[in-house]
Amino acid sequence: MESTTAGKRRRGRPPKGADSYSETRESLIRAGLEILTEKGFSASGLDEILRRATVPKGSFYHYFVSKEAFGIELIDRYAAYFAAKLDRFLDEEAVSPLQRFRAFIADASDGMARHAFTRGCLVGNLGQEMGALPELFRARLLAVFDDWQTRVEHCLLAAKEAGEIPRDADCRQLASVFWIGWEGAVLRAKLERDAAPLETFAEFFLSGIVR
Amino acid sequence: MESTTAGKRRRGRPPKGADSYSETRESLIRAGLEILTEKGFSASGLDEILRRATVPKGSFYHYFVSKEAFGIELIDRYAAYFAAKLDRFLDEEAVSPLQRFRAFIADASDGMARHAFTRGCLVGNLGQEMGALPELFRARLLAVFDDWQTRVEHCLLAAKEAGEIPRDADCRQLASVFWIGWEGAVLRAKLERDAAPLETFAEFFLSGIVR
DNA sequence: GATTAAATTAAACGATCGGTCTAATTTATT
DNA sequence: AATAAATTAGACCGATCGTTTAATTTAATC
Repeated sequence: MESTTAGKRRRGRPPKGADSYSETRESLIRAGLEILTEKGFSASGLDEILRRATVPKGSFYHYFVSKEAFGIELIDRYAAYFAAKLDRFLDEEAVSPLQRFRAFIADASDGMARHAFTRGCLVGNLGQEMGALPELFRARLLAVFDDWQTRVEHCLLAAKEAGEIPRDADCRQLASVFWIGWEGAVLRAKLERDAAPLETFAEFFLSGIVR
Repeated sequence: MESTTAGKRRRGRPPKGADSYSETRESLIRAGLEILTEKGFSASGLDEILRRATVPKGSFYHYFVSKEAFGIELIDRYAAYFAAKLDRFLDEEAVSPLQRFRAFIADASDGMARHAFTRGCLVGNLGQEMGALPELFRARLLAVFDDWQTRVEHCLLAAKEAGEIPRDADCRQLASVFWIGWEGAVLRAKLERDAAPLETFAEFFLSGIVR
């Protein structure tokens, strides 16, 4: 479940047909996501990431100019992965907007359970670490939250159209509150190794918006 | 505002009346709290803490057996400091329970502003880092949340007695939700360097409980 | 087929990490 | 006056940090 395909790595320029470039690179990103969602940026050493990906150290700097650049790419990848997940759930027209939103929450919750609540949200992790991170990270992280927030806002607007939440609800504000609280719930779930905080917050939020 | 009283530290066994013992120790703890609330545990090096406190390395290990033990003590200190603050606000009988709670929120918010939103909550920081922390930390952090939660719960119960919130409100659950979401808001405020997330969450929470 | 360029990896690098240890210094106790 | 206790000073240790350089392999060019 963890270690990536270790396919024997040869030295020197690779033979023609192989696309080992992206393969090695992808291994690094996968391992990086696994480890950084668990321990954040500062506490994650390159050595551990390389060991997990079974990629030699020298290669890392062939594919990334620095640990910082690697981190930025991880943020972008994680953001995109999560944005896709949001779309998958929130745009599913078969069920009502609020049901779609609930389905997303349930899936995110299951995702944490699948890793025994050892992994949190990369964006939340790095946000908390901001005091020790390159300033470049700040804008990226903020942009990610803004993106996710907009997606939730649209779903809530649809819920309003469908009459599932009050007509006077401020969906922008509500979407903002959701992500603020949800990140808190994820942090707490990781600490407790339990889904309860996720459920507790989700229930409060949902019963708060239907009024 | 930052650096601790560097009061000339003399070498050798201290004179009788002086409690310079606790003074040096206290400097280390103060510096540790400043730095760890900003960057967490893993990213905070001993050297930086010592520099901030103007205490030589040799002394550190005279007062603490390890960085881990130091961290545990910081948690306890921070927890006690915050518990005292909670009591100071939530037990103030001059105003209504809900007003006291609002006052606490306002004060906590001011506290973050005072440090330009560079410092977060030590307990939240370490909770997020849990994946990289000695397992001993987990129980302590959970106990702190439990303690803070109980204090808020009592205030909410008082608010119920006073008729400020509905009679059927589950105050235990609400106190739990508050801390889950509040930590999320603190994290976000640190990331945005702005008080808005704190206000956003507080308003949603408060208007959610008065119903 | 020899030469050069491109791609990848192995190994070494200097800095810093948490932690140890010894010496020096000062005062308290005997 | 001699010894013990407390504290600071800071060199030092092995491990690990992120990064750089040199060697190796194949592809492309002549």
